[in-house]
Amino acid sequence: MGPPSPTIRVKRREVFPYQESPYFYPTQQLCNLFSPDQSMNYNVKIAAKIDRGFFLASNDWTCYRRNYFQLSASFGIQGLDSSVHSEVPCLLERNGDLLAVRSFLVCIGAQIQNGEKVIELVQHTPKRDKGPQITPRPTHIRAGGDLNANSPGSYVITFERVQFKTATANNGKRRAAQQYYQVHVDLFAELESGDLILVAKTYSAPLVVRGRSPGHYADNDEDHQDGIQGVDSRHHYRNDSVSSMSGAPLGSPVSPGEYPYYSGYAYGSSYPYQSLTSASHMAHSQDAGYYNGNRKNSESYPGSPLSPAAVPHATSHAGESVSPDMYSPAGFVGPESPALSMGRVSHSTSHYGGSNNSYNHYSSSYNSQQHNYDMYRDQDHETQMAGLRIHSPSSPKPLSVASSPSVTPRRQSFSSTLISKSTERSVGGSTTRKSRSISLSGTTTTTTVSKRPISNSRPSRTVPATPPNEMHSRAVHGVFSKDRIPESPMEDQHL
DNA sequence: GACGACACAAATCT
DNA sequence: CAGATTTGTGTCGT
Repeated sequence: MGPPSPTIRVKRREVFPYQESPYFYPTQQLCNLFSPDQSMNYNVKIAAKIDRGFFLASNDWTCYRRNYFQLSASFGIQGLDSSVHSEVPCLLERNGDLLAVRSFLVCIGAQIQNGEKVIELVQHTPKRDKGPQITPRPTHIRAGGDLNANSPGSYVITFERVQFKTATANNGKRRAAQQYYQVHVDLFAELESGDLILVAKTYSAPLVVRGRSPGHYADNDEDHQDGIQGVDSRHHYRNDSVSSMSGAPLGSPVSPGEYPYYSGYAYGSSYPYQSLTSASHMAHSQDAGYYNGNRKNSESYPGSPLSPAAVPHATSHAGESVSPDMYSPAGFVGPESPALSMGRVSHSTSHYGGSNNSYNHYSSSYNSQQHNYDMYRDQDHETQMAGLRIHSPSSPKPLSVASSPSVTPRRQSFSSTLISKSTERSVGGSTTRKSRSISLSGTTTTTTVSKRPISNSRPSRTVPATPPNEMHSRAVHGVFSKDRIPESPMEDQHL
């Protein structure tokens, strides 16, 4: 309990961003889209990426219910140069009829892995408890976004400060089967009538959501170490799975053709995209080849300058390349979700156009009983927009391009409990300093994205990623420090 | 055990 | 570099 010795606090180590975040399965297109002249049948792809909040524990993508995570999404239409047609004119086939699509929207939701049970997601403002709580809602988006590109012509929507309303059951306990959730990103087409039709969706990897403080899982994590070669819990905690564990991890076969659609890719790339996305000054790197080019497997992400690999797929052995953890959990929610239309929307008063949107209400459930979108109706626009960021050329934001190249993790705490349990809640003031001392270096590879109050286009700070080579070498040499309290703090310090 | 609240403090941002 | 914000998470009381 003593005051943390000054020396204990290890200097933050940079995080090794080679970690990925929960991957996403290939987009499931649920209805046909055609070019206005019906000469082409469009293939839609949703790109999604979860930032911050998750780490790998026992091979499961895990997060804490109370912590924030954010999800960015964009979509593209194959064969269309979205840089030119971001406002894709197209027709949607519904019950045999071809209806004009007025616009597209994306929304995120969650559900239990093997069931339809919807898991509520909530978003907060920076005020947290003090502020309002909202539910992710469908938001307008234009085609052409590229999560990994920092191109100004990218349309990416980011749902920030998202939390699961509830935790998964049986977390970490052996007694019962671990329950999993899956986040899904849905793409809707809004018809002239105002109806929202679910056009496509993509599911994330199965996720474990812990309901209690990290300290409660400490022990478990310690021994649940899986043995993914080369990866130990520590790393998990840090949220940087050395995905280089080529090959599929533990017996989770990847169904052929069902490669996870992971969004992040290799080193650092997962970092700045968000901020940069809107960098208006950035060169126009169109995502051209993105949806067109290499995509043999139908779902690969654009190659990264850093990651050789655009090798996402199964065979990726690339020794040094980071390959996603592509185990395919048994029974993940697969493609046959009811392709339906999400009910009708009422009205059509919303105004799109801007990067902002104020959606009115729509009710319906497109997945059993998805959220009741009516709830949005009463939320004022501001509230609705809180926690949501939309990147688009129309709302360029200044960008403070990176500064120091050190990606430092936000405090690492998953272990503080171990040593600071003694704390007594300060009574009168802050007398008792919780000795949260030992904060080892990294932990959650927090994708540092801007954190101020959300505004549609707020400049984000760019966090440059750690040079890949460095990270890599570390990984290779296993120089990771433990995330948890090291037996000897020094162990972590030097270095 | 899971959750909502409240509180403190570390990490970040300005 | 300091003050202001954000956000992770320890604790309590349910």
